[in-house]
Amino acid sequence: MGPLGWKAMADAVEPEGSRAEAAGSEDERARRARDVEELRERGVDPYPVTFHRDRTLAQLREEFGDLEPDVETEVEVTVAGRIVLLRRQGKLTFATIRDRDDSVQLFVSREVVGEDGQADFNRLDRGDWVGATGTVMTTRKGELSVKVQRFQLLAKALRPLPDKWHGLADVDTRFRQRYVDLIVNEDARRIFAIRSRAVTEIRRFLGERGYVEVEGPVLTAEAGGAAARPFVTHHNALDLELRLRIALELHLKRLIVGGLDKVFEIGRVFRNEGIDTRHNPEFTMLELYEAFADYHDMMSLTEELVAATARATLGGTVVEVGEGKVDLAPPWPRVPMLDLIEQHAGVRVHPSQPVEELRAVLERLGVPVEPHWGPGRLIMELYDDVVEPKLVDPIFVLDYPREVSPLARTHRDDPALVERFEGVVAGRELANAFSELNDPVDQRARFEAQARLRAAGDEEAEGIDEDYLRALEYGMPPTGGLGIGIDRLVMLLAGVSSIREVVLFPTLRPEAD
RNA sequence: GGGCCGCUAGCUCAACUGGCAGAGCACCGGACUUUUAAUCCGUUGGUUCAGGGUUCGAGUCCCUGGCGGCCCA
Repeated sequence: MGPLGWKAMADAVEPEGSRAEAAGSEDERARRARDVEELRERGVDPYPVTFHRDRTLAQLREEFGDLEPDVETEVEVTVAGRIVLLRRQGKLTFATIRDRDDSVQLFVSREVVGEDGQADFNRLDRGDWVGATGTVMTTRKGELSVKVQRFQLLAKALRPLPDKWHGLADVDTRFRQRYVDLIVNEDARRIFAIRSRAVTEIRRFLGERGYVEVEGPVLTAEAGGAAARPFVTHHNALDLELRLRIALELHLKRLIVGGLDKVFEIGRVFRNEGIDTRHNPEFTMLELYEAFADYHDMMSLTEELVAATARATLGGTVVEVGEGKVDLAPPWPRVPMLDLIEQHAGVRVHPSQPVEELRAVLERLGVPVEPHWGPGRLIMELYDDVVEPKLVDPIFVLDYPREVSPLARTHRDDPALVERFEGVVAGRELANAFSELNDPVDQRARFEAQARLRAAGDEEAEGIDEDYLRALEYGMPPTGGLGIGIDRLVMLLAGVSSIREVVLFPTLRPEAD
């Protein structure tokens, strides 16, 4: 620590009575701003350029967490953090400082820092960043502390922190001012630590198994790979309408054509749709493609990957879902969708049935239907409505109607179905995977069917991606593909029900003035 | 898009059927050398989301709008 900080603070002369006199009716922010000016007048930089701690608070705790109560060591340490609690108590002052991972108490004794030093420390505010050098000790109650010898203000906070006990509860403010949420709400920090560890584990897990990470384009002429409306933007120099991607799929499969064998991308996708507890307009997908694999291989990979992220983030595979618990440990049961519909709705259906018959079934069960839906879509809706919400424990739902899966390979045993599964946990889709469609002629026919839906007004239908078809015509090996919504996965691991809890800066309407 | 709910001090929340806008914490002043949401004493602090209406009188009732939450589509 340079000589300026503490020494300048301690040596400077207290401007007489200014704090009390100017207090009057000014608000706290004005008072703190005035304190900043006074510090400057005394030659103290309220925003010094740097400060070098010699360990983090977690490292300090790791090293000295086992100290008995009421122990004074001679070990000198230099730490830094934000003051989150401040207890001024006569000739002693206790401050709890926190960095990213831990918090530790500063023990400031007038006997050590002198009268001026303590007075200076006491003029720090809750919320200020502070650096301190001192010896490691524990209090009589056993609290790990640094007995401060010198300290330095590292950054003055002009705005006061929310209530030290109740924290910040207003949901709107928590999302708009995520920085404050992270300062005061332990749970917010916990969730984003889980998210970070989950993504790190996914990269480690896939890297270890020989998948290479790649990046596809976000700006494309045509957004495909999912049933969703894209955001449209404009490139000025090219005078070209571009769309933000809605999925990673079609470019990753081009890379399989290119011979990259096993690829994955963790990337942001954008869907121009409503916002609710499960949807944010931008969210993060993992997509992965593997040559010479099929959807059975993808199932094994999915259950192992999900279990691995749970172990890495939570230490085990059991997660809390509402009131109950769910174990993500493999193997997950693998059950055809049509069997599940029979179990839960009591009807045996098949996409080869006449559409009127299926429509009657849905209407009898009270499932809303649209007139232009074909048999496959009707079955899909029936499943979504009646079955999926009931699937609490992890399960693979197999074999979807061809009609609703334009990029999946036709089922090897049933031409009305495709080789597709969804991994479902807690009534929600977590993973979606296929044996990929690599027959360029079949793929063109599927695109054309989608184009007819789009012409009929379905804005979420796929467009025809001619370049993708050209790629398939060069030959794509048999391929398994998998998509996992990272946000949904983190929601599951963290035990939260709103996607906004796992997105640091969720999309919001602009703040009213 | 529809229904319900919320918006009051920096933060968390009260305020009956319409009758002087309050508490805790924070802040400010004072006491205090082992506190842990420190404690104790004394203060300060308000465009009740915005605009309009009803009324002697509106945080409260009515209308419009804003932002958000939950449920439904």
